[in-house]
Amino acid sequence: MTDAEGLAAIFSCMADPTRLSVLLILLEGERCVCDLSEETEASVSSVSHGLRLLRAGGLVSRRREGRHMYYRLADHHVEALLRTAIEHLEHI
Amino acid sequence: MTDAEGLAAIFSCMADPTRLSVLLILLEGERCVCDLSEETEASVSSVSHGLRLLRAGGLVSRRREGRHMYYRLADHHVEALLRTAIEHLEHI
DNA sequence: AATATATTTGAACAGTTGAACAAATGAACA
DNA sequence: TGTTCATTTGTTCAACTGTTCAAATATATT
Repeated sequence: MTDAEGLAAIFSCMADPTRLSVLLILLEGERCVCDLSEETEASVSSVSHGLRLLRAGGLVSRRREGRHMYYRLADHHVEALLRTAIEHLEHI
Repeated sequence: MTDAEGLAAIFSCMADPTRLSVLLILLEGERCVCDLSEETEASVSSVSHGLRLLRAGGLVSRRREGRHMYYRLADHHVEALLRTAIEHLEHI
């Protein structure tokens, strides 16, 4: 996999409004799937499918707490990238 | 268009290896289509189609010089975003 | 004007992705 | 154990995307 392929794969994860909404919400802190479903107004199934992709891309991680699965941004690199993206993209 | 939709649309432009390669090359300076085609090893047509999307997304601009069309990153926000993305995504 | 080069455009096709639904799994609790 | 709730997984189908080829456009050169 070339650099461009790797980077493009990550951008693909962020190229969907539902998945990106999830990431933006996670900037505020961790959330369980049903919270994310409510806040994004997307079905639980759709959110879960999206989270799977995000997890495969290394963008989020999760922990179980009872019946709930709490997701959060994988690390500060993801957070920093999102914040930078927001800041700059507002001006594009 | 919501924030997430707008940001996702921009990420979509960067979510393709060919288009992202073009953007990464343009970090070094402006290029004509045939240069980009050679450097990315993609067909001229494919590169041109990609550039059209990038231009529609406000990520690149261009100028004509004779028969050649020179493309460059639209502004420093695009450049800064790409550099930040590279830096952080390398660690994801 | 005729030709060559650079780029753009449109159509078609193959491969990929997203949405919706149903079924399966994992955990809590009566 | 059986039930319920939260989440995940698999499947199907429609919609989207990237690539290629052929044709069109734009500019330069002779």
